[in-house]
Parts: sequence; structure tokens; C-alpha cells
Amino acid sequence: MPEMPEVESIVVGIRDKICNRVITDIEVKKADVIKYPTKDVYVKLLLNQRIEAINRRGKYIIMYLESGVLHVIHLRMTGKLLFVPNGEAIDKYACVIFSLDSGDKLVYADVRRLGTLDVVTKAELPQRLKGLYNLGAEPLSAEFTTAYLTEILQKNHGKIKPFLLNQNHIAGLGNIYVDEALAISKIHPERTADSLNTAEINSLYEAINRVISAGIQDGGTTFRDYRNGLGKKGSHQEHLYVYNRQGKPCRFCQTPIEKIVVNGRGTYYCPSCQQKKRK
DNA sequence: CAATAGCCCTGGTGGC
DNA sequence: TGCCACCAGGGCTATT
Repeated sequence: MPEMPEVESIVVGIRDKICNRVITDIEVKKADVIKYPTKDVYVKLLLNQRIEAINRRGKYIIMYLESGVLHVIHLRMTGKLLFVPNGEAIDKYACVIFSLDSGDKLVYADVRRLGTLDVVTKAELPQRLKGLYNLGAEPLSAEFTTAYLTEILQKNHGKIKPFLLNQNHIAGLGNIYVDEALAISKIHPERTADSLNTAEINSLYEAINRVISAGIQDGGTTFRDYRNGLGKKGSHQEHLYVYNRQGKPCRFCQTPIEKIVVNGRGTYYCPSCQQKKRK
């Protein structure tokens, strides 16, 4: 799915077009993406509401309605949130179509329907959306410091890759940007989190901020499904160091990139730059 | 607790 | 061309 840079690109792209618009109609074509409350209550809570703001936290999209309820969207693997100008074609995998008072539409589309739509009050959020409530620090934020990273790394005895994918540690990293950050900081994905020395932690910290920043600059990474809120592809796939590059030369040392499986996730790394044991 | 396997879904791809 | 196993950018839940 979209990781943090992709979700950021979506939110920034559609913000001006949907803020202060009123939702005048809601067509639910695939109700199973609505997780809470029931479909009918979900529709009732959003219908005729004005959208006051839209923000991102980690990989979550949060729409603020004038009644005070929050519409929380998570795209998971193949979800898309698309702004569709009046009269233009709607994605064939549309699940929920929101008509706006401008005549335009906001469409949630999702081939695999693993994504989720929830409407909650602020009071309900901690219980209903634990993943959102328990998110760790955002890369590039003031809260995300080397001290923060050091502290959480030292408490963790598992492998560094699943550690970085855990949203409770750092919010927004996914499979692509984790592999990229580890490649740039030259850390093997199966090293244990608490085995990193100070230089490696500093290097990893810089690499995380760098790959996320570059991803945002490039408008995200598109292999197949990802599109921003206006239907455009990202370009970061052209600048990847290891992800989806097995057999191709490492950009640092020309050694062929290898693909392995770490905790069930496809993982790309340079066997020369990213040694399991330090020399 | 922390770590890991299973599961939710569908469709594109590559091997035979 | 057809069939089929496998894989996919995520994260929740149950189990150990």
C-alpha cells in the first residue's frame, strides 16, 4: 500500500478541493470496507456534513467533519482516495462515492478491499482505532530524534526490519522505505534492533528522514497500484537503492541486490554493503 | 510482554 | 492459450 509519502501526497493533493465542501450524497458500492459503525449509521453521520479539514498521521487519513466526528481512512495495500472532477469517469473498483456540493466526487476505491473506513468521535478513537492512537513518532518531526530512536531500539530484541515496520515505534514506514533506509545506512535487515551501535543508530536515523523526505519530494513510489488523490503516479521508484532491484547492481558497490524473506515480507538488500556481522 | 503465524481480499505475473 | 501457484506497498488478532 501507500506508505507515509504516498498518503501525504494524496492528502496534500486533494485538501484544497474538498475542504469546506458539503457531502451531498453517499453511494456505498462495497459495504465491507466500512468497519465502524454500521453502514447506515456511517452514512447518516457523514451525509450533509461540511468537511472542515483533512490531515495525515502515519498512514492514516483523517477527515474532520463540522459535527466534530472524524472520518478515518486507511488504504492498506490497494486503497485509493481519488478526487474526481464533475463528469469524469469513476474508478471501476469504487467502494464508496461521496458527492460534493461542488458537483465533484471523492471516491474510495480498493481492488482488494483490505482498506478501512471508520467514523468515530474523539472519545471513541482510542478504543476503536488503537493503531492510530498508539502510533509512534513521525519521521521528520520534532518528536523523532536520535535519542527517541536509541531508546526504543534498546528495548527491542527482535530483528530490525520488523521493528521498523511496527507503527507503534515509528509512524509511516512500510516495506519499501524500510528496505531503503536499511540499505542507505548499510544495516542488514536481520540484525537485532538492540545490536546497533551509536554510529549505526545515527546513520539509520538520517536514512529514515532522508528516504521519507525524498519519497514525498517525488510524490511517492508507484509500482502498479499507487496513484495520488488526483490519479497521478509517483516517481520515487526511479530512485530506489534496493527495493524491487534483485539481481541489479548495488548503487554503492555494484554487487547484485538479493531478495530474501524476513518475517514473511519480501526484503531486498545488498549482501556486500549490509553485512550481518560487523567487520 | 514480545515475537510470530494466520488472516483479510483480489488480480497480475510468470512458469509449465 | 490455459491453468495455477505465488506474490503484493499493511496491520489486526490470536497464539506461543
